[in-house]
Amino acid sequence: MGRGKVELKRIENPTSRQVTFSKRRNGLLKKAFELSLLCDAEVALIISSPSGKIYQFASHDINRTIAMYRNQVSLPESNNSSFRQATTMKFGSNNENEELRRSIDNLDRRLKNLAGEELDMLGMQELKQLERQLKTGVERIRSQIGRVVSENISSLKRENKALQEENSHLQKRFHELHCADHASSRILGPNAYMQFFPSEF
Amino acid sequence: MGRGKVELKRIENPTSRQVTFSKRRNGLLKKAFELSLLCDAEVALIISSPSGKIYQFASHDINRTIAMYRNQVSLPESNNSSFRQATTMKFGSNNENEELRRSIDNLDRRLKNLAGEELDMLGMQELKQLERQLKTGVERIRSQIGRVVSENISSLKRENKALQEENSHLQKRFHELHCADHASSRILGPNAYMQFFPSEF
DNA sequence: AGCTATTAATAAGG
DNA sequence: TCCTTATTAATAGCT
Repeated sequence: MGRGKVELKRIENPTSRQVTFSKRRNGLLKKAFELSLLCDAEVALIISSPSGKIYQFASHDINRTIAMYRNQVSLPESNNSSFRQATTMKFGSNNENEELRRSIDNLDRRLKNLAGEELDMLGMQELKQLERQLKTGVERIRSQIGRVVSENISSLKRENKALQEENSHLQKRFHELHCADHASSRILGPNAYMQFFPSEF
Repeated sequence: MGRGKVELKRIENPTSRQVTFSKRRNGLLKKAFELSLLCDAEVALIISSPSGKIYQFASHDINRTIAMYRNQVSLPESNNSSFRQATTMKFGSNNENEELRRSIDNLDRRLKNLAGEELDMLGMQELKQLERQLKTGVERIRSQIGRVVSENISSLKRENKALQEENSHLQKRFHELHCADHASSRILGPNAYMQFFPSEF
């Protein structure tokens, strides 16, 4: 979908590969979102750039989707060593841990609710409340996006202005040099300043 | 990209939702493949249809990609309590406590981000991602509200129907009584049945 | 990062 | 599900 069709093979030029990655990554994330929204599907997408940056989209809780996938292909949860080791709980801190776990479960449920998950238990009141919260969140994030964008714009403008100033300064100096040259041209010969700017001018 | 543009909301007609799912699923899988091939990226994509069928694409080993993702977001496997209960503790509660607290901090930050708070640290990428997630959540909650509302409506309709049936039954019985009354009106006198239905009729 | 000419995806309808 | 076609959406190549 561009000027000329593209061969389906690795793009060799690193710059255009990076550009294409950036464009198509956004396209893919967008389409994943649209599929989940339009068709009520559960989608999880993880993209890792060759340079190691990770981008993802998940319509629901990504761990749940992964668990569902693993369950279906009947692969047991990989025993990641970074995960909690088999251990025995004996004394004390039982209470504190229990409390922490309850907190986690609560937070987890709220996150899932905000993702539109596990809504069956909720009444109309809670659903409307959730909707309000989400709409507020969307609005805040949109305005943050707006702020970031306009910040970028004004920083570009500042940069631009600085460059223009530098530019006119350089032109002035160049002009001075040019005049000095003319003044000394009987001695040095015409265009002697070319030795300072051998190719650009 | 079809005859007429499509609104970005859940397709209500189940047939066209299924058709669209099938088409767009293929498109998404194709594009995921192309991204990985053209740009040398690592991509993992899991799609689950509302009916539970699972479709998947992974440019590399999917478990590796998932592990990479988990490593980057540094959330231990899952916050699901049922998973946690299977594990026990070894090195005293400090390790576990710390891990739980870290999980809580992560969840808390995510909740705040979804509420549009503490966004200053986030880049455009993360902001767009948050926006997508929130839009998905809003849509899901809206459709849940729709479901609840239409459930209420149909339960009201059921009730209505039952009442109508009871009503016609009562009318029939009333009519019988009325006839019986007429038959015995010479004894009881006209309208004597009014003692049974003092005000409604 | 913008801009368009082009190609690719897909909605609607058999 | 597959085919066709009219349209829209994505994006390749430039700047």
